[in-house]
Amino acid sequence: MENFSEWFHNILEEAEIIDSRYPIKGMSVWLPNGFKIRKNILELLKKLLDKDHEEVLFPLLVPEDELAKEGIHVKGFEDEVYWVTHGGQKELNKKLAIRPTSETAMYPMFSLWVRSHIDLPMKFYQIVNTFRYETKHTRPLIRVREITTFKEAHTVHSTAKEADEQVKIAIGIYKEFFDLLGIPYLLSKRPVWDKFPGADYTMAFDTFLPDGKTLQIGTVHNLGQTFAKTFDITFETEDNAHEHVYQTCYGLSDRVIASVIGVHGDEKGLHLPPKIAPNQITIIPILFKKGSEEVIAKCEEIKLALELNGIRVNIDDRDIRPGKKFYQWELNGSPLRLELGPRDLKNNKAILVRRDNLEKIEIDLDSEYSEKINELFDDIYNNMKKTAWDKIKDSVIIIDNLKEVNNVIANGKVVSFSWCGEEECGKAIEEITDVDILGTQNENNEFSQNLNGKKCIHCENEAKYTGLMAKTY
RNA sequence: GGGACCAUAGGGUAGCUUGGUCGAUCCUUUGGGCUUUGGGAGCCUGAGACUCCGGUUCGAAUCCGGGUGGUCCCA
Repeated sequence: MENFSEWFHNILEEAEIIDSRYPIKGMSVWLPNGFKIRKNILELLKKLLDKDHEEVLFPLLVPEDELAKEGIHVKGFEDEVYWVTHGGQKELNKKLAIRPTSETAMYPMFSLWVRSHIDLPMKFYQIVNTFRYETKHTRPLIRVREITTFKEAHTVHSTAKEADEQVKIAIGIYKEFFDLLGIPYLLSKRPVWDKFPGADYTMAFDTFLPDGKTLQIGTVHNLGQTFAKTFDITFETEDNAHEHVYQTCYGLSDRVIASVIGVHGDEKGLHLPPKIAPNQITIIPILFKKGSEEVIAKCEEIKLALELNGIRVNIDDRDIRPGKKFYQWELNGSPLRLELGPRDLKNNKAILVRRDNLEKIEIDLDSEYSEKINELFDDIYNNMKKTAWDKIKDSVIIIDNLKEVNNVIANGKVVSFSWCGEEECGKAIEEITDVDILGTQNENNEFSQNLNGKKCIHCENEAKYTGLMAKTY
């Protein structure tokens, strides 16, 4: 994978995920195969959220005055908003914004919905498309003008502590979600100058792509009472006082799908974790003129048996050479393939081939092969996950001199440094190195350094955090 | 925000400098037919393109201006 951009662009087309030739900049068409992957990913996500969130659906349009209410927030988005200005030939009295995100659509309604402490907490989410007029060059799934898959959750709480707690809960949900996809991540608290417009603080997940750049794949914001005050969301406490609520919001987008493709993909093409692969196992009958009916009948029988065990199966019985099918299904990321020809039929065997390492495994068709296949799925998933995590762990390089930054970045790695955490100092570091600070590690994990006695890499005051720097998308 | 480059079948390309030979090259893709099929088959026969608008010219894929779309670099 010499040139990731090129590889990524090709794979989207060859594996029929999206068609990026739609004639509007930054907008693409989801193709059936891509749509199935998207659907499977969303199902995993919904299962996690539905435990204690309610799914809702808000309108696409936001009245101008509501959008403009929260000054800091609107400033963060004002250059990116698409506007609806006409109804037919007639100019509208009040312009309507196409949501770049839905805080300003939702919160006026929250103000009506929240009456007393009994209503709280409220936890909603929706999965919608949003629009942002990106001026930088767009990239399919990564920087788009229509975010087709924007999962945004919004929660409302009666105390700051509970909102803070919700941030941790949301982080936990996202970790679980990324784990299901086998996607490794760096979890950082974003620097204050890079937080969500209007938030108290922002926690963000970044993954690591083969070209050495990090990709933000999820964010969790503690909104404090900023929006509550702007949109007058108050509740009556147990002792009849009226107070503003505390809020959080957290989101994921198409970028999750981009990261599944980018993180797991290889020279052979797409490589999908079994949980989300549209075809978990592809059966390829080896057909000769003689005896092809028997072979296909056996394949159908196996398909049925596997489907009864909840496995997604397809049979490729096209009249082309088997070798071509092997290449195509490897390109499409099908985790396992099953080959069955007349020779196997006679011995009552079949050959399984793993997409991750191309290992061939003979199975006895009289045995409980569904079990064996499910075990292989687990093994493939674990292998993919481990490979991806090993790579990101190897890519975070601890430095103790700012001069090393550009060297590390040029080698396609992520920089870990000790930092005082001060804004002035951080901005100076970004200025000197011309590299973005992702943020700080706020919990003990494999990416936090032991800071005992360490000094900030720039100002030499006491180091309070492990900071990360990377070339970003 | 500033700049550079690019646009030819579904995908990738040659042709453009020096306008006419282009009725546009090659690979891939693709319809039909026959022989085939255990890692990208072969033969026969078809299909498919000069980004859009305007200009220069006897004549534009080729030159000029603009739109749209794409790629990359810098802030």
